Amino acid sequence: MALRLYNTMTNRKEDFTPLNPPKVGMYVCGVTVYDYSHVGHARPTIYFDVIFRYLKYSGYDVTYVRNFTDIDDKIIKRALELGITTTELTDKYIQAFNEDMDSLGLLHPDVEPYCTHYVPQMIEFIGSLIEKGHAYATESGDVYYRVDSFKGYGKLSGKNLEELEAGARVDVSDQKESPLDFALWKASKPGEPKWESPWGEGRPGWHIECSVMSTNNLGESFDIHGGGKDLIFPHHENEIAQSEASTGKPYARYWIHNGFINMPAEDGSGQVKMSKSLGNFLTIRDVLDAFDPEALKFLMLSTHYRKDVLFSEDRLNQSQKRVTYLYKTLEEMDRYLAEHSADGGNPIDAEKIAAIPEQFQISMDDDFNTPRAIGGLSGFFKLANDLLTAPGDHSAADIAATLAAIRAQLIPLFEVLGLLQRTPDEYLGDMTGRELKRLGIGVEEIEALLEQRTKAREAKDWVESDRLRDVLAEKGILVKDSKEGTVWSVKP
RNA sequence: GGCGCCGUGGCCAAGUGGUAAGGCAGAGGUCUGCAAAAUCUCCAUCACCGGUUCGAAUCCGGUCGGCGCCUCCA
Repeated sequence: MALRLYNTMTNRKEDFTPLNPPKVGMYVCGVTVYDYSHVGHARPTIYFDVIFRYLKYSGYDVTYVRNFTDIDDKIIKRALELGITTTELTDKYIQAFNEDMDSLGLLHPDVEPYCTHYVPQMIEFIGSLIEKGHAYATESGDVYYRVDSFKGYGKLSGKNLEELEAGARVDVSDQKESPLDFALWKASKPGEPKWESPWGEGRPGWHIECSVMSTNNLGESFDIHGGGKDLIFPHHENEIAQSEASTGKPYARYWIHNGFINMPAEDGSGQVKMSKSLGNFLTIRDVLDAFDPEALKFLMLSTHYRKDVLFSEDRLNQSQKRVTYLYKTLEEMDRYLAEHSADGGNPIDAEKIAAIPEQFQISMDDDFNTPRAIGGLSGFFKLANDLLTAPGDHSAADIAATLAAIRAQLIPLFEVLGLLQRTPDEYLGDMTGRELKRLGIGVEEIEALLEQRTKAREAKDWVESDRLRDVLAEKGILVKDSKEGTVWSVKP
């Protein structure tokens, strides 16, 4: 069994063979920190978090690097509008980003470099490109990459130079040799952040940042480079051109690109990409105000990473319900295990349960197929519920042994997906707390109504009992009667 | 115009050669005072046309439809 992953460079699935096993170097393009991150940004962070975890689960010694782009045109513009320094702006949004990632329960990458901390290395890198004839400085103090000088240009995106040149926009005032040449260094205008360089005061271009931060942390050649599919061209294409021209060595071996988050189109037909420029975006914190982080993760992981994900409130609700189902089942399992000993019991379906990790690996080894993995794991919650509701002829010890075995198998695998790592109490408590806040109702009020209802039920006053249940239902509270008594929860 | 992706039941979504996982919604049953929750059962021939093959959702060609990139973008 071996991991196979889809490589954008070759447009097909390939066996994953790291450069220096068991070490794996992975670089993922991070965010430009000039505003709160939206759900679209959560896609790669959530997905590469799972990839990071799965590689480690598979025994690799992974170094995961994800940068912060903290110097760029948009940052400068925004800081100017707000009348603050770019550093004040980026500090704020880096902190916000980290808070969002923590809310989502994502692991921190091993290295999270800031562009502004690598400027000397970038200057050196650019210098080497100029020396080798791959770049040139202009009179205005800009430095451009000479695209014609790199014969592999276009190999990632499947474009060729002639076509690109034919379609390129003509910029008359440009000092570039070719319209395809891109900026490595931009001369700064008065008032803008700047660094000293051999070409005058300025700042680095976008593409050079990632080439430098990746190779500085992972070496000139490394294993995996990831990001959104919109970065394939020109960003990643340019990274390859810079890096391979400079080092003469292959850059990243495997290119992994995630699909977009789509929103339902306004006219009801089809979907459109969620993006800042279209204005159809929700920030991560918007979503987390209304839904549990695991609902968002579950939604994302329910679609393969290379496909676009349809994002809607309805789907979020569905995901939330599903996560709640998983935690509630876990709660029921734990309750049963607390009351029944597994001593002397034998797991029912022992072979199937023993094969859970293998099945999981088969799914994940196939280009990180999380939808299939989730589907496989979820089936065992059904099995657990089945035993809990319809024990049949099975002994309590056998059932307890089965539940214990399922639990022991499932939880570590869900950890790879970053799901189900809280206790049922924590999850259900968090859910309830947030929902009650949203519904504007307090626990005391609910309990008071329930107390009345319990009295009515004891008196077999079903009319009053049902009336009170309706009252609670209208407030969004679900009532559930059982032998052990009445419990309530927020309507999913 | 160039490059690329996609089109599976009411909705979401796996499956890439051997006769369609899973979830949501829906129908019916069990449980319940009635409900809820849970569970059981039922519910598709894979956009269309042609081809290859003993056999295709799965490979090839074409048609129609949707989307992305080619400019900042996860």
